[in-house]
Amino acid sequence: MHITRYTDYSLRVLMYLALKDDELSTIREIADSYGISKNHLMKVVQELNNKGYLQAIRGKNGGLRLAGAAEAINIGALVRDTEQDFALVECFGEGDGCVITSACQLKRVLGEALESFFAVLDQYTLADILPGGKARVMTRLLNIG
Amino acid sequence: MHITRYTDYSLRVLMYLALKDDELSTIREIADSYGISKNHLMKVVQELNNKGYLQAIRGKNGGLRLAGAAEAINIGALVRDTEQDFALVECFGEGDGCVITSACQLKRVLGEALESFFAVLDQYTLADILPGGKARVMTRLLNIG
DNA sequence: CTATAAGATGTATTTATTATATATCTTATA
DNA sequence: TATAAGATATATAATAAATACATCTTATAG
Repeated sequence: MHITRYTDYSLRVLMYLALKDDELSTIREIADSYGISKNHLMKVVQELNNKGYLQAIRGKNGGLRLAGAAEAINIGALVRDTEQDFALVECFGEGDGCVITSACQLKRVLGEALESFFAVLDQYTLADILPGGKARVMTRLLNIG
Repeated sequence: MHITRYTDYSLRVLMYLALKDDELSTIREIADSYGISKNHLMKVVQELNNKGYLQAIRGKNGGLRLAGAAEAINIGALVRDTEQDFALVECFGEGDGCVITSACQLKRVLGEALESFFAVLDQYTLADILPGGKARVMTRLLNIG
């Protein structure tokens, strides 16, 4: 049971930008800070841009910044938005071949559990995972000026 | 976000055996009923046997049956037991390379969400996902005697 | 007005994980 | 003692995810 790195990186980018406040950051800078693939991060950033989580400013002296306040970005919504596939077992998706699907209650039960998972995430915003006292520590860990 | 087929098949095997009551079923028969890989199912069955969920009887006229009552098999416990890896994001596992792990609260939040996921599954037993009225339908779908 | 630094996009490759297949061994019973 | 069942180990295939590469677009500094 995993969440893709795609979603993980989405969260990390937004955390980074939240710590930088209004200052612009480049993709290269963020990739270097975390030591992860710049190319992969580009696609993550583009999706976050398309979905309105951040602003991407092209051209020389361009860069990225959060589109709004960290308090306005809900973790549950973000994870639902970036993670693509919540088909926990075969019968959730298309092309289900399980012969008992029509009578089996497993899907309903797992669906309920998944809702409960998100209900917890829905209680937190980006600001909550960067709590006050810890923000300074994270800023240092990322070498953000 | 997925649960492996390994876990899915574990659940299906136990459902099958629950529907057959005390009668023995063979791996071949279960694999054929669901139209899935017999070889893969063998490993699933062996783990279920090792963990005490079912009894495997070797030799001619052997087969499988539930070790206890369907009411005694908790879905949450079963999923925890068969699904191997709950490292939702990188920082849950070993070899975590994320530089902000020590200050970041994401792991705690995702951990809480995962607990909530299982808290729901913990409320159900194998018997609950084969409810009375539906059991007959499932028996027909599986072509069980 | 042009060189450069930034993001945007599409495709290809690599890697990791999951699923399946094959082969051989063990056990029990007719 | 032949056969039908599960047990075990290894190998291969399929799928999904992550990363790399190449090229295009945009904006600003000089």
